[in-house]
Amino acid sequence: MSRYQLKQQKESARRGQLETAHGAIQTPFFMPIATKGAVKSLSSFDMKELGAQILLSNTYHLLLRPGLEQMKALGGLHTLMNWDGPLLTDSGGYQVFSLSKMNKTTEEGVTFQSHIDGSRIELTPELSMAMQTAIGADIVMQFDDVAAGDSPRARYEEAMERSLRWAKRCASALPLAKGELEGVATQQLFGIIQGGTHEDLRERSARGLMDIGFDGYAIGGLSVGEKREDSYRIVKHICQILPENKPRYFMGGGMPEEIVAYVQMGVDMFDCVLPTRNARHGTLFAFNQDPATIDWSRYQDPRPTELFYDRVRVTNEQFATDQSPIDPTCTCETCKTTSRAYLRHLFGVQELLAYRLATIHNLHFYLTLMKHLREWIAKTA
RNA sequence: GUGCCUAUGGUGUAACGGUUAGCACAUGAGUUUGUGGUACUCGUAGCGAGGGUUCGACUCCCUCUAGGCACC
Repeated sequence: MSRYQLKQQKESARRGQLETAHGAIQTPFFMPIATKGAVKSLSSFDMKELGAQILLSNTYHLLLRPGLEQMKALGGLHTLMNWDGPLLTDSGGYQVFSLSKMNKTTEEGVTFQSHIDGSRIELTPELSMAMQTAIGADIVMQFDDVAAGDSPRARYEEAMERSLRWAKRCASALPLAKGELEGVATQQLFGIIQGGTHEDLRERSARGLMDIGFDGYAIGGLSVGEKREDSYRIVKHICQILPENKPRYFMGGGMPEEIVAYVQMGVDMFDCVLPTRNARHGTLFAFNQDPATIDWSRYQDPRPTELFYDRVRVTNEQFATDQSPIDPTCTCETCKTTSRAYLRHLFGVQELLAYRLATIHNLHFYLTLMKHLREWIAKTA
């Protein structure tokens, strides 16, 4: 029985619905990132207002603070952050790889030094499952081993094989972890496909995970410095292998045009720090045409000749006295209330409001993009 | 009024009788892809003015100007 229901299909693009314990999500969708239990500068109320269907949070960060026992005592992240919608948690595999310089990977797991207090913690597939269960995430990710973007093939192969073995351990650990807590029996577990830019490794990874059987399949280890052509080739290849009745999740990406391309390859789920991080750095996304009438099929190549949006670097001097909003056609709170000049000023004097307004706009842009993609698939299927 | 001290990018400072005068902040442009709000890259911008010593002066000397301190 699958919780994913495929509704419409337009060539490889899919329009569907994913059931979770906290409601159904329309696919394809984008997950704003609430790493430490909050989308930076925004509240759960804000996220509802923005129409976010689901948020992503993070095992690694929450394990450091507030910690496993504290999270159990708090009754999980939904309660803690007062978010009643679906939650997905990343397993910590990627964070150990990208944040912790001092770490040691063995077959058992990864020993790393906390970037908070320097203490040593061993993160294993079992601990990751226990933590994600304590968090109460609706979708939990397997603990994986991620190879750096410029690794030799042998390293990709090692990371892929180890991720496969860890996937198996996660699958058997999750029911045990669930057993300790009431009300989390509906958690779904996703496997993560590794293998760098090598199609044969990716295929072995995907088939190995499918043999174990997961509620969904994620593509990991991309957007880590490889060429966009390679990412597209790999995603296209993987999507042809994966079962139709399970959701596909591209982890960590990407730029708007990448998401448009991946959706047309058959990907259903995305998360990325770009809208929120760029917002904090003053880079705002703005459609340069009516998104309701865009023919998205024009954006399938790694290098489209033109884009459907502009990047407004609002801190630039040219906007010092610009009274227009970031995007005159945008309906978000920021564009309805804030001029480019004011936003630039707020960044200049480092008012916290700048982060909030910019983040609201960029998330609105990404969520609006996804909405139009869903409508486009449904309309033209 | 007299004596002393100090003048280096927008701001605060460093160095040296000899190659493109260093640094920080500010400013300008860019980079951010399973989140480091505080990171990184690159750029703009300076020896107060005039004269002298010297092969060569931001550096030594004189005058002026400005600021500071002390004294009458």
